[in-house]
Amino acid sequence: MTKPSIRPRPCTDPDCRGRHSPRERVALAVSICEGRGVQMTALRRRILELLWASGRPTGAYELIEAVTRRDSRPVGPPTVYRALEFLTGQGLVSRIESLNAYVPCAHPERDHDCLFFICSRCRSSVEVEDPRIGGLLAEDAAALGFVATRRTVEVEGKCAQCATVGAA
Amino acid sequence: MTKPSIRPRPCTDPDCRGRHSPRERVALAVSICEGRGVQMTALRRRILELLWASGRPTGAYELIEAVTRRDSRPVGPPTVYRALEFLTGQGLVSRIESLNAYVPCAHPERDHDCLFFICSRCRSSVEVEDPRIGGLLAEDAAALGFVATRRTVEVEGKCAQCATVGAA
DNA sequence: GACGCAATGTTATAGTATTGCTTGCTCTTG
DNA sequence: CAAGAGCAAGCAATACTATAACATTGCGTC
Repeated sequence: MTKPSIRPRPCTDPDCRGRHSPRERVALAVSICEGRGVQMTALRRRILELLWASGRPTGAYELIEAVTRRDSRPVGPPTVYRALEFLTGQGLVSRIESLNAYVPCAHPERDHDCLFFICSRCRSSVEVEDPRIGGLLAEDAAALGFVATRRTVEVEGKCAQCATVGAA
Repeated sequence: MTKPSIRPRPCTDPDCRGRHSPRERVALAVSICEGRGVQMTALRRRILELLWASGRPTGAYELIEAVTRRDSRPVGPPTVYRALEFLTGQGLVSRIESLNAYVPCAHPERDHDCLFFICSRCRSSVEVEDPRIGGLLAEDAAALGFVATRRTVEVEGKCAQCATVGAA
């Protein structure tokens, strides 16, 4: 098998990690919203911050608790779900279908077209860009006459670290 | 763009449709289970039949109702969920994560590695085999040192029929 | 018939998401 | 400024999806 000409690019790879702090990610999200003329409200921003702080896919009810604790006031499910809807709609957050959980999107400034590798042991997830996959899916869709609006590509297994640990 | 050397193969395409009735699909599943020395019980079989009869991704609670109605006795969620667990474990049924629903697997006799095109208008889903996608995912996984155990590839949009109908 | 085993039944509960309606804020416009 | 539009958020209730924990049944075997 030939080497891929386009290397998959983990959005949270070492090259990225040092340079983009959660703070910077949020700031980027804010400026993206400004540019689009949509509102990054305090609540939406808080939820994005919590997702960045979490470091792993986070469920809606976890977020509800976290917001409630952090703001010292109760927030209901619809409030958080609406914020998540906004954030995913803007491409700032992705939903992991196989976990019913949410992750902040590493590179919202690029048109995101991501796939996720999800570790069943440490619960981490890594976002990867591989345009070739989108290309193939587009090709298959075309063969069917299918008009695609959204893609979900998720791979479950063990991350490099957890795989070496052994069974578990 | 060059033509793909490996054509995606819709498992429910016209070539297939006429030749494999639901009845035959179920019979195939039964013989697969025999070959593997696992039990295709009445309940499991009933659920597989219902899935084939449904013609679209079907939720667990829909199945609970359907079994209850058809057998004129109440069945509880765990009963159905356990049967679904068995069927998915045997590769006879796939779960559509983005819908929380289940579909019968068109070609359980082949090692299935499917992707789904899901129409948001008519609620149908089409199962497609494209080994190239699995190949790319394996490649990306290898680049990360990730050991994959399961893949979810789902594309939402409009099927050819519904796309021509217009907006909606 | 006593045991082991797999499948199923039963009850309760956990976890995830939405509907419908109300309130409040901000901006516009007269 | 008052009135009203439009968007975001609060709130209560409920729908939908899934699992835990434990009891029972049926069947094969010794």
